[in-house]
Amino acid sequence: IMTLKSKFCDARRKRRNFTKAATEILNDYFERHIRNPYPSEESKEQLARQCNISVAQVSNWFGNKRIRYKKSAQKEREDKEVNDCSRRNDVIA
Amino acid sequence: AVPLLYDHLTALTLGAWQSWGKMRRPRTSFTSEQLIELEKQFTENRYLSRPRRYQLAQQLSLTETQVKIWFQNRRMKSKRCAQGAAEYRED
DNA sequence: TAGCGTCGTAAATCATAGCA
DNA sequence: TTGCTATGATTTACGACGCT
Repeated sequence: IMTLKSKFCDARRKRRNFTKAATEILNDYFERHIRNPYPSEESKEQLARQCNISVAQVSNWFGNKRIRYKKSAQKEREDKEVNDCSRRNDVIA
Repeated sequence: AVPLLYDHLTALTLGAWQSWGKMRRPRTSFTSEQLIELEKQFTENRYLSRPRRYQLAQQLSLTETQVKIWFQNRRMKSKRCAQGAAEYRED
């Protein structure tokens, strides 16, 4: 892992978290388009300007956000199921 | 509209992907030897002929589709890097 | 119709930032 | 300082659609 060559030309190495303001703008767009969180190229460009990041970074952010949102929603459903089961078991016991 | 977050997880799971015929191949990680050779071939020529694709797949123990897709992805990557560099110069 | 091209993305994984 | 989790970026694998 992390071979010699890639070690020097990998942006993962020097990443910074986005500012709170930028994250807020992105999250706000995501929440407002929660039924279809796929910004058009134009929307990406606008968000990029507002957040002072690149369009590619906006795309990365939405890609990560969609999958992580989905995973957290799935996990929440699972946890709820487990809770329901143990509650039923309590009643039975 | 609702393009519904594409769900492969429901279809996938366990090593059963080959039996159902149309399932997505699990994401595999190519070895550094495979990557080195692919990169070397890419610098020679960004596009593959059928014979070269077959030979490379054999040599690296990958499927021809994996090699084809790798070249497609690699071309996209090189394009992204180029336009990223161009953007940088405009500042 | 077959088949390879780009584009946009899912999902997994990587590398590290940042916090308790 | 250390160990974890959060987060941004990169890597495989496709679906959709283009062109020949």
